[in-house]
Amino acid sequence: MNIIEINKVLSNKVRIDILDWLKDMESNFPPQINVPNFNNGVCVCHIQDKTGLSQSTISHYLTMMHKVDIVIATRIGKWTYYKRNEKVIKEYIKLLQSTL
Amino acid sequence: MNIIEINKVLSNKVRIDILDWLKDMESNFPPQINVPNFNNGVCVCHIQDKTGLSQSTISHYLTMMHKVDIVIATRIGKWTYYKRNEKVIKEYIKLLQSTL
DNA sequence: TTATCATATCGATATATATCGATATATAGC
DNA sequence: GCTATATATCGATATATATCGATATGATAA
Repeated sequence: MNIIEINKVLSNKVRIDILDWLKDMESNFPPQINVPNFNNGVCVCHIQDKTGLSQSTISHYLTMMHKVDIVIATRIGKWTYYKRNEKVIKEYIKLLQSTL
Repeated sequence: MNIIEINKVLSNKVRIDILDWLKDMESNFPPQINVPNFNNGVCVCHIQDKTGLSQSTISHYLTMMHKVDIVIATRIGKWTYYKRNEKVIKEYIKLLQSTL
């Protein structure tokens, strides 16, 4: 848990937006899969579509976000699904509160 | 109040440290002035001494911090004193909480 | 096993940030 | 008006970040 590194990742509008969209995947993204109770998040391509940035850029963003642990990545078949890591996000806010 | 810009400013250890030191100026800095109830903060040179970075760098850091309003600057004579802007810092944390 | 698709990584380039020393500005004291 | 002092700004250079297209990797399907 490194505040500086997380702040760097959160110094970009698109990355903040992605985190926000992932709060409500059903309304922000097309349905992922015909599996009930699928709970692994959203695939890279859907996130890419929504931002309009290149595939490599979005993949890079999501890798950054994963490195500081604010998202959880799950590979299923050829897809990688990303969802919020609520635990770490909460911890980050708490740490920020006590640090600032 | 721009989260992205504040996050950029807070993506640096020294700037986070400065904000932390300013929580307790009496113990972190030499006495400022022989005026009782002096409440305008700490001058640039004392902050510079503590960091060991160049005067221009620290002045630049404090200017950045002032631009996003997390510190208050007061010019008295040839000195500029900086202190925390508690109101904005609180607002920032609140906004972050509701955004993330 | 080959072709296809989703994602990750690479390499390049443009832009931003970090940091310094030098210079400018503003104030105070002589 | 000069001089000294504190701070801000400027200009330069090094490093980091943003972003893309191209390529590599890994999985599925034909």
